[in-house]
Amino acid sequence: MSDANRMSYQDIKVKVLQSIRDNTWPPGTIMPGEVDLAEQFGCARATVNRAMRELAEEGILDRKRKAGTRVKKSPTRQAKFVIPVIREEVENTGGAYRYALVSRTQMPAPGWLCAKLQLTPEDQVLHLHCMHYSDSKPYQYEDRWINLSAAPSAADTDFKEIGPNEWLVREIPFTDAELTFSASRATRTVAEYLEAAEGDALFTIERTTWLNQQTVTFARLHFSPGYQLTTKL
Amino acid sequence: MSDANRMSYQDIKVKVLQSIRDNTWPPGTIMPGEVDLAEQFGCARATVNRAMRELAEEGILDRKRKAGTRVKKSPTRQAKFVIPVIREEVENTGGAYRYALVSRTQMPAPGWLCAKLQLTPEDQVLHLHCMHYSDSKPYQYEDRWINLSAAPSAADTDFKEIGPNEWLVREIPFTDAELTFSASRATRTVAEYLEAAEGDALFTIERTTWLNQQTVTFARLHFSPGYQLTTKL
DNA sequence: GAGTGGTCTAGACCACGGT
DNA sequence: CCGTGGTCTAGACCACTCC
Repeated sequence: MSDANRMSYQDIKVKVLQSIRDNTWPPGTIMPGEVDLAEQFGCARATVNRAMRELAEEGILDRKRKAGTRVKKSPTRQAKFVIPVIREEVENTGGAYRYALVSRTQMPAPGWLCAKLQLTPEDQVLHLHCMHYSDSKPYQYEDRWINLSAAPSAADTDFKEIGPNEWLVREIPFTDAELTFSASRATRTVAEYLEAAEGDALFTIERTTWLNQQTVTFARLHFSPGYQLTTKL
Repeated sequence: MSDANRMSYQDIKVKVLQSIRDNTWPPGTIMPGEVDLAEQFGCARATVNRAMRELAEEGILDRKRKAGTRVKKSPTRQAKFVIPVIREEVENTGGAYRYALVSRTQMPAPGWLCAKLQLTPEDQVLHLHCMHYSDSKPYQYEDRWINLSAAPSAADTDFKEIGPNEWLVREIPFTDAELTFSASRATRTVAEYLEAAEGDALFTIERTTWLNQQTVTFARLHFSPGYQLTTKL
């Protein structure tokens, strides 16, 4: 019990959050410096530093050298989503995962894709349509383009047994990615594959990945009606 | 230039990521312990620790005491979203933000809400419908319920000038929140407010927030057609 | 210029959890 | 048990940025 009062960086985070909530440090306040806090809390500055640094990463605080640390006016808390790796997502919900290749076409990159992915019309691309099922119920319709200049070995892969996403994460590393979430209406074709009605609202993810400035792949993922993505903060 | 070779924790992160990409440490590999790495990199263990800890947080590595650190099989990279605070979101895109209250009703909590938010039928709630505009174009339709037991002062607020979200973040702190993203079809009413067509696909966010186990508010936010949420990893 | 956070170090003790 | 990561310390130097 001797040093039961010693503060861990987690204790400090809790204390700081409490002080913000009970208006000891209202939004906009400049907090004491790290050395002062370390003394108040009776711990080393490094410990305070870690607590404050994490709170800043979580969007609660703003820190600037010389200016000091202040409580954010709008506590811009941020959500973290685990990017769904579809097989795992399905299996984690207790479903049996099944994958099917719908079509596979190699072609020169069409104009809109060149513009979007910074390709030239000479670049060859692979265009794939795939279906993902959970317990034989349609789960996701995938419309994917792979840049064969960035992933040449894709040309020799038939994608009949393995989904392009799974293949890509295993074979082609990436350095950057961009995700866009939106809602779109099911076209006739997509609706048929998803066993949905034409015009249904589909949760849609567009994903683009790069390997050092070079675009590797672009995909549109349409989920069956009712799909939702949840996160806690 | 003397110690230009000294490694920072960020350098170490880059080096580790490189070693993973060039298959020096393929997925599943158990990496050397922190002390070994510290020696290899010529720095203190704390420095290695921070690098590895952050890579674990980012979903690249799995760390377990005694078991050691290993490269994740499926690099579960995660996306971070800034939770849209609507006024800022609109103003950041250069639009002029306008808010309007559509309706405001105080009532006992209906059954479905009691179930969802763990309320009793005796609990009074405030039900609000609001519109948010960007340059007088409809941006978001908000359907919000506020638990008056958790936020009693909401009963004395008319919400004619300030949106409930903005009011809540300023007046009622929260400890936990849950967000759900989905796609839904516009009902006739919502479509009229959003100047959209009935049945249009709307990007929808449901948000619930708690203050220490007690539910504060639940909101359904329907965005105008075409809305999208983007993030980079 | 000076104050603040950012980072590094060398050493220490602790707690979890595989063997 | 005992090795590994998790955390803390006391002190130091650095880099940014406000004044």
